Amino acid sequence: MAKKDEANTRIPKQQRGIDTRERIVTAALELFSKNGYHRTNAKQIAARAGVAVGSFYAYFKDKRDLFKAALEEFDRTITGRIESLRKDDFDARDPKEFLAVYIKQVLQAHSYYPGFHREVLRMRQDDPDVSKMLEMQERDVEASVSRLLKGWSAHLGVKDLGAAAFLVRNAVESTVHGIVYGETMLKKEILIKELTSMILSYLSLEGRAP
Amino acid sequence: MAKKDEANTRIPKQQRGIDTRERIVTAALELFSKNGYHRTNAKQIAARAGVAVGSFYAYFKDKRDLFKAALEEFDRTITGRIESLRKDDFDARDPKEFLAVYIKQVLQAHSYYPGFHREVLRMRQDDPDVSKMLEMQERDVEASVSRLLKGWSAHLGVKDLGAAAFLVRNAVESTVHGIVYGETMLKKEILIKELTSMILSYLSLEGRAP
Amino acid sequence: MAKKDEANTRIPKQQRGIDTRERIVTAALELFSKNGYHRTNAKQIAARAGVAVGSFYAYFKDKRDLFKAALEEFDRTITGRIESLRKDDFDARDPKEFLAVYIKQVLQAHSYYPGFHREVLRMRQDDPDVSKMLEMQERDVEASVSRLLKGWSAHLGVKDLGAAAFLVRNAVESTVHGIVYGETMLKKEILIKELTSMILSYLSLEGRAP
Amino acid sequence: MAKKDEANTRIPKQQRGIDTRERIVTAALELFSKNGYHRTNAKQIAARAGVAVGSFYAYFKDKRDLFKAALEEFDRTITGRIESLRKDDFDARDPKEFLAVYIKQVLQAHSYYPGFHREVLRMRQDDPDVSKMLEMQERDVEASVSRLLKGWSAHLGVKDLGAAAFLVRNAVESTVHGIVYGETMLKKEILIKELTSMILSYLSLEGRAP
DNA sequence: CATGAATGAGAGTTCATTCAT
DNA sequence: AATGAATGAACTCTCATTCAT
Repeated sequence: MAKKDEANTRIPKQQRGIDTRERIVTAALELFSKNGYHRTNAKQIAARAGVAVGSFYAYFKDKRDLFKAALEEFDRTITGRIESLRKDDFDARDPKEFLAVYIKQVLQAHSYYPGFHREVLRMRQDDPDVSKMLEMQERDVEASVSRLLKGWSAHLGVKDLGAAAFLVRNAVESTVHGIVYGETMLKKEILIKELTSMILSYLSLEGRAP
Repeated sequence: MAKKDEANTRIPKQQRGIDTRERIVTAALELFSKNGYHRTNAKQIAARAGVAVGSFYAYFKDKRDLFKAALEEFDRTITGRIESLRKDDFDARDPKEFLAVYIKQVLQAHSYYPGFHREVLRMRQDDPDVSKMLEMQERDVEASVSRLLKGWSAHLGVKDLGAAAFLVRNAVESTVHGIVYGETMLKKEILIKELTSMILSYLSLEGRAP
Repeated sequence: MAKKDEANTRIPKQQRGIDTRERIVTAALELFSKNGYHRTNAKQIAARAGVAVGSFYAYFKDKRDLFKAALEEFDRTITGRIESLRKDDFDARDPKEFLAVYIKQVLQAHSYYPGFHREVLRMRQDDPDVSKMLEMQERDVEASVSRLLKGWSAHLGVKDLGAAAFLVRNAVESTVHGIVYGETMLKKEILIKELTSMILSYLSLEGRAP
Repeated sequence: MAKKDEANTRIPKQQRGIDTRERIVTAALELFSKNGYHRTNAKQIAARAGVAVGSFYAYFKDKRDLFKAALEEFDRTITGRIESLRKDDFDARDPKEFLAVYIKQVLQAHSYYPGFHREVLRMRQDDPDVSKMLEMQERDVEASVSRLLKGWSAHLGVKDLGAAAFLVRNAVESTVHGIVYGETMLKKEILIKELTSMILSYLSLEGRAP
């Protein structure tokens, strides 16, 4: 579904090849997240993966291709970790609990190769594929959020569910980003509490001062 | 006079020099915002500014230095445009109007060399100076917002003004970012309306479903 | 294995790499000795070695590093050629013969890539490593001379063996330098004869007019 | 006698112009001796001389031309300081005293802008004019030495006066060089004493072990 | 005439990618 | 399949020299 392989890149079929490919992807994730895409070169990646530069180019068309593969791997892992978010039975949970879990998941997602997510955002403008992948994810999350909101719609004050979903996802993501990358000196706990408060009051799911 | 053998960058004394410097900064703003920092090279900048590469390095220590100069110019312009935000009489406005104006200002700020702001965010990690400048701006805006919130505090439901200010600025900025850089297909007007709604309900300044 | 992300300069593992490295060093010796360090650029070196510029930088950190490698190669060759100077059985030779051989060796040393030695002297001030290497060589030669002098000390008039060794080495070296680089129009044979005479009379090993 | 002025360089006639020229030459002497020819650029020289770069090129054809002018100035000063060496009445002095004075003069010569002499030696190969000037000086000194030796010739053991003069000058110069530029850790006084001893015994002017 | 802004060729260096072994 | 040597275009930055004001 997601494996577009270029004509000249090797599609590993034996276990050894699969391992090698994986090692390269892991090395890339490590280095890209630590030093950034531009500051990481093929030699370093190959060295860390324990292979020759040539091998690197046997498995990936070019550096960008590797980046996308790393992104895919990244997504797969993250998705695995936050799978529950999309579980149907999730709908049963009440909004407050949902938010708590959701924020925790996003925080956790950012703790797996922190820095890589940043690089992905950087790449968004340079590569249409990355842009597309990111957008898909975002729409995906928003769809989940949207679905949940719909379940609570009786109580909701919002008019446009799509916009609400975007806003919620965006607020959570950007706040977590700010926390993780140290863009503010405010306490993480306080920020999360207020963030929750903001979203809940927006969804009119929690009474404020009458 | 005898201690520093040479000043490293030219401090223009003639009108010609001042013009040249300006032309280089403008060229940089254009190219950085259009193609990004890494995809813009010294030759291109010089060519667009109509000068020789040497001149570029006469006025700026290196490419990074030019970027910072461009950022300063960018800030100066933006600040000029949204001056009113910090005007004292602003405090008198009611929250709804404030938000409307504030969002409009941020939108406008992003319309001046759109793309440059993105580059600045990218640079945040690579350059401590850029990081510092950004942080100062952010704290500045948050301080303004915080001041306003304090004026309305009687009605406010929030506990931590600082966190609230961060959340408000962050929500506005990231939403505008999403709009400007086409990260969502939702209508701008709707997003802004919902964003306003989210922030107002958070501040408990507007009743939602009774 | 995971600490140093990359070795900066290539350590050739295949014969091809060893050859290439050697070709680059040889090209450097030729060009540095012919045109001098500053008048030789990376492109020229690569061209003469028959490789691409990139290869040059794969094997050597920078131009200076190559210079040092060339110096090492130079020393190795020279040392090989004048090995006998340090042979123990050398001690047996009588002073006159020793001097004759020594001077011949220095002359010969200067005939291998004449001009390179000059460049080395130039580099002495710019690079501590070069300075160190040169000093070591000089002290080495002086030690040899000193050892010999000690063997003849019964007949010697000098008081400070170390100073004597320095003077002898220095006189020989600078005279040969003058000859090789055409700084005088005097006949080589006459100069050497007089040089020998000066040193021998200094060491009181040959009677002069009573 | 020594002033070859190129067509396009200014020949100052007014006092102001002469001063400016001198200031530039002095600045060059300072910087060349401190940082070397290649590490000194036109901007630095102009700055230190307190003039504009343009003025520098009004007085000197190019950087090399300035170097030669600096060398001339250097020689003029040195010559003035050691004038006595060439005085006729000097001939009367006895050899030992002569040597003492001579060595002192060379030492002193090296103390005036130490480092510049080194640069001159470096330039010898790159510029025929510098080469010529150096050679002239050397022949000049040798002629003086030669003249003195002739006066003592009755006692002398040397056969070729020219070669002897070269050897003496060369030994003195290279030893002083070694001392001044810290190429040996031996004590200056001891080196000079032994140097004197070597030269005197060579000239058979001082009895050694009988 | 002095000034200092402008020039641009050329230097050193890097690195994504290819290719011989 | 794997290796790592080789490639060379492209990049950043310097500086001797010229020229408009």
